[in-house]
This record gives sequence, C-alpha cells and structure tokens, in this order.
Amino acid sequence: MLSIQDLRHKKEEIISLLQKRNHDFTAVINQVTDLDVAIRKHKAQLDQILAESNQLAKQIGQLFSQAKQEEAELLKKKTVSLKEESRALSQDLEAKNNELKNLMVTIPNVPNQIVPAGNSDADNQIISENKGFISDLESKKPHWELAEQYQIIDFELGAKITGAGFPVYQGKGAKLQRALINFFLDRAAQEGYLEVLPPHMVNSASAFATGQLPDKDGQMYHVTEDELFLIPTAEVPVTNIFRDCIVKPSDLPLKRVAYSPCFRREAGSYGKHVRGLNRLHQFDKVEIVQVVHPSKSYQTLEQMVSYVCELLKELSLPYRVVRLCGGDLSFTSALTYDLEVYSSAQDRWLEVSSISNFEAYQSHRLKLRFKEDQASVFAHTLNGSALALPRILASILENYQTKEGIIIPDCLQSYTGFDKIN
RNA sequence: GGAGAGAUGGCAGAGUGGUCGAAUGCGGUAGUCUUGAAAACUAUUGUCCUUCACGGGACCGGGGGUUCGAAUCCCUCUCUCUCCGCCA
Repeated sequence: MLSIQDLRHKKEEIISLLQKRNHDFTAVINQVTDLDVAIRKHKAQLDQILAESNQLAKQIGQLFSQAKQEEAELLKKKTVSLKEESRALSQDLEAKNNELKNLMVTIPNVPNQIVPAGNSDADNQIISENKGFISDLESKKPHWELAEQYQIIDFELGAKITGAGFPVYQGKGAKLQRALINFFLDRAAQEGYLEVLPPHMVNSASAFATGQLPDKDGQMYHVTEDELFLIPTAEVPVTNIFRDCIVKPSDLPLKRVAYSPCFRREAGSYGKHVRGLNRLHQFDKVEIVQVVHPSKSYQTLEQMVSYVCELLKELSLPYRVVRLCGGDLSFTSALTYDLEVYSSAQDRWLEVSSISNFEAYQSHRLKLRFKEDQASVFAHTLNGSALALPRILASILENYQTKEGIIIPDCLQSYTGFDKIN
C-alpha cells in the first residue's frame, strides 16, 4: 500500500511514475485524495462530539458521587442527541474509511525512476550476460527426456498421485534436489542470513500483508475449510515474521533465508513452454528476505543481485540479468531484476530468480517500522529467490549432459556424494 | 473433538462500572554522585489518528452490544494453558 501522506504531498510525481505501468491512475488517486480530505473533516467533527460527551460523562460521575441525582439526570438528557450524532458520524466515517482502503489496494507500487517503459518481457532491459558451461554434444536432449532416461524425475507418477505439475523426484534426482537446497541454504548462511523454516500455509492476514490478497488470490491454493492458503513462496510467511513489529534501528538489516515448497495454481498455462520442469504446481525454492533502512534499500538490492549471480557462477551456468520494464513489474515492486539461466537443449532463457525492492509498500501493510529521532519510519523490504530449483535443475541436466551421463557441478559434489548421473 | 481457566504497556503483575492510558516491580533512556564503573538517588519511558500550534480523539487479544460512562458487565471470534479423548 502506498502512504496516504505521499499521495497528499507528491501526487503528481506518483501519477506520472505510475504511467510506466501502462495504466493511468489519475482518477483513482483523485478519488483517494478527495476522500482523504473528507475523512479528516468528519474525523475532526466526530472527535469534537466525543470530547463533549466525555466531558459530560465525567460531570455526571462527579454529580452522582455528590448525590446530586437531579442535576445528573438533567445532564443525561443532553447526552442523548450527542450520542445519536456520534453514532451516525462514526458509521459514515467507517464507510468512508473502507472505501478509501478498497481504493488504496488497487494502486500498485510506484516504479523507480530507472524502470524502463514497456508492455511485456520483450521490453525488459538486459543488464549483463555471462557465460557458463554448456555441453558440446551435437544433439542435446531436453531435460524431460534426460529425466526419463536416467529415471530421476517421474512426471507421470506425480500425475497419478496428485496431478500434472507435481513431479516425483527419485534416486539421484531426489538427492540432487536435496543437495541444491543445502548448498543454497549454506551459502546464504555464509552471507549472514538467518535460516528459518516457516509454516507452509498462511492465513489471509499474512497473504494480504505481502500483497497476494486481494489481487492474486486465484494463484494460491485455498484451504476453505480452515481459511488458509498454501504458500506460493516463502516470501509470504517469512516477511510476515515482521508484521506488526516496531524493530530497533540497530537490528537493521534483518536478513532471513528459508527453504520451502511453493504451491501455485498457474491456472490457464499449458503447452510446450510449460513442459517438464519449466512450470509446476509444486516446486522447491530458497528465498532470501531483507528488512533495511530506507536509505540503504537500493544498495541492498544490488548486493542481493550480485549474491545470486555468485551462486549461478559457482554452478557455472550461463545466465543473464534483466531489469523488468513497467509492464512486467509485479504489483508490489518498485524495481525488479530477474536472473535467467540458459537452458541449452531448449535454447531458452529460464527465469530462476526475481529480486525486488518493495520500498515501503509491503511495510505499510505489514505495519513494519523502526524508531528514528523519536519518529516511526516504515522500513523497506526486499526479497529474492536464491534460488528456485526446478529450472536450475533443468538447466544443469541440459547443459551438463555428456555421452557418459550428467556431470554434477563441482560445488554440489560434496552435497550429493556422487559426481555423475548415469 | 469434549470440559474448564485465562489473554492488561518491552517483561512480570495489580486493577470487577466513574479523574484508569492504567498501581507496583523489573527493564530502557537521561541526569546527580564517582577518577571510572557498580550501587543509590532524581527525572523520564506505549502505539496510532488529527491540528501550524494549544489541544482533541482512539487503543487493556479481535469484533459487536449494554450504559450518561466499560480494562471492568453481556455476546461472539481468535489464541494460550490444564484435564480427557485421539495421534506422528
């Protein structure tokens, strides 16, 4: 959620930056600021009436204790009209506040100055492209064929047990998966992130605070019986650790890392681009989250990007860094970098990480603040995948294939206990 | 799942209808004393909204109600604890 203070004072600037999202928010924002003025006016009226009745109630109390019943009864009558007035006003105020909130949640975060204009991923800026290991086989097999050949991932078995998009990893496939998780968690710990193992379901308050609700509820699996949601990413439970918190400035930056399975309905996506591991309903991911001082958040974003790049270098995967354009930017983000690995048999770039600065957008919903010079300041939040497993696995399988089998990248061998899948 | 008890400020813990935003203790901050520290003493110490300001308003787990007036009474939801049942 944007700050209502910012909308009051920097309205024109906000409207113009929001143009980058290819949508004009002038009308909504005007509605918001008009409502805001009305709300403050009504609030002042209501406060005055409440002050009067508080005053009267005190007087009545004193009169009763002095046994002056008649005078008290007289004052009681005076309170009747005040009460009616305040009741009407507060109902009106509540309605207006709800209206305001409903409007506010439809306004996405304000894109940063450097976010390129554009509609789709075609307009994203490629920041850097980096070489990595690629198999020199003449004809390379896509990962789903390799997965079947070496019996490490069984898509059909998953389809039988659950449905499409829920693969079963077996043998060295399962071990490699566990190795990647451990590698990513250990590396993050070295970077100063505190490991957490969060719940895999969240309540609606949590889903709202990180921005999955109200706009993306169709993407989550919803357990209606208990009104819980399966997490689409560990970002949701981990960021909500800090919901309704006033942290010490000396605690910043707060750094957390979590492994979790991620559940996404991905309604309506079918076809060859979602084959194999490219898009799943359940997948594993290691996520990093930071809560930082507002003056540091862009510096932190750069650090997080270079940290995740480092992981890809250690895996020797070819990758590129992409700055998302306004049209591709997620609802809550101010600036996002995607990291994509090259998958040689498919000849495609696969998104394996999305690293975003949400500035104070999530903090406003989270009510996550710290004290600075007596004032409370909303902290900035950031997160990123470090990393999402299935496409990393796809890229490893395709890029590291040889006639003798799949070579395991050096940095993983101490985790897998084997150096080849054959 | 059944029965009972409870939820108060950073923590502990009073408060059962009227100057209670809340005693007291601990903790935090500032000061006095001290060469320095500790101890002691003094002061200060919740959050949010609104106002240029003075001030005003809201908040005692969440929501609703009774009352001129609610931390206190009633309803409801959530959570915690104890006992029983079930169970990895």
